[in-house]
Amino acid sequence: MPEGPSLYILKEQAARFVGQEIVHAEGNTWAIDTARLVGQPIVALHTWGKHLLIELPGLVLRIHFLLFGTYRIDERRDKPARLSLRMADGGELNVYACSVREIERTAFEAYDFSADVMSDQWDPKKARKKLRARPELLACDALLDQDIFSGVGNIIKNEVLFRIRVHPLSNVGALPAPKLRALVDEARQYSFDFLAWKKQFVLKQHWLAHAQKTCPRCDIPFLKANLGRTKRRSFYCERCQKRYN
DNA sequence: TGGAATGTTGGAAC
DNA sequence: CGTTCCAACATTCC
Repeated sequence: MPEGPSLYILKEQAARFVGQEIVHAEGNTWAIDTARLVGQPIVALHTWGKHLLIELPGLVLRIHFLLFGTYRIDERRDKPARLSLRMADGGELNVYACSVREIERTAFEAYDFSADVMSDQWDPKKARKKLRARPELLACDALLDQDIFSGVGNIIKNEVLFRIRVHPLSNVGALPAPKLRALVDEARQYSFDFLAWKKQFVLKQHWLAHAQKTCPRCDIPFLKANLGRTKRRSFYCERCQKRYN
């Protein structure tokens, strides 16, 4: 369930729990004493990229779904929950196969939401500045850098590069200014398209590049390779996506 | 059915 | 001591 827009949906779906008291907590998490959560109200829910932050009066929980994590609201899977919270209205937030940690208050306060592509505080100017400061960075690695594009994952990476017609092995520093701007703007734009499509359960059918075999623009086969420092799957068209170095 | 995948981390290695 | 690399982990789908 990873990329940022999916967390955004989770936050929306769980919004009614804000202000409610946790009446029961359990789960196979080793990092949290679940008994400590009982009796605390949820002060707020936040997302920062792929992090879900549950703010309680006494502590902040950070949930990361990694590659395989899932969640259910008001229902349960036939699997042990990593953490299960029952709320005052009888509702439940259940999370599975994810990382659950308590974070320091100072760490919570240090979250920079201007780096989150889904946030109202998203700051494209800052993102461009971070990119200009690292000219050697490859475009495919840049998009996956959570300090620059918090919430962007491998699907969004592939779709953004295809949309702006930039080769994944391009150096960020070699991109003409309008391309750099397009990279930043499309990271956010595609994330919101992703959000809308995901809500309609039609995300996959809108993929133009990710996991695709053929370029829909020029009809030649896509190349598929694990590129960059991150070595993640890239799907790209050598004809349509220009390489800048 | 084995392998790969929407991701990160901790520690080894240099 | 800083940087880089990769194994490990967790689960589902084809």
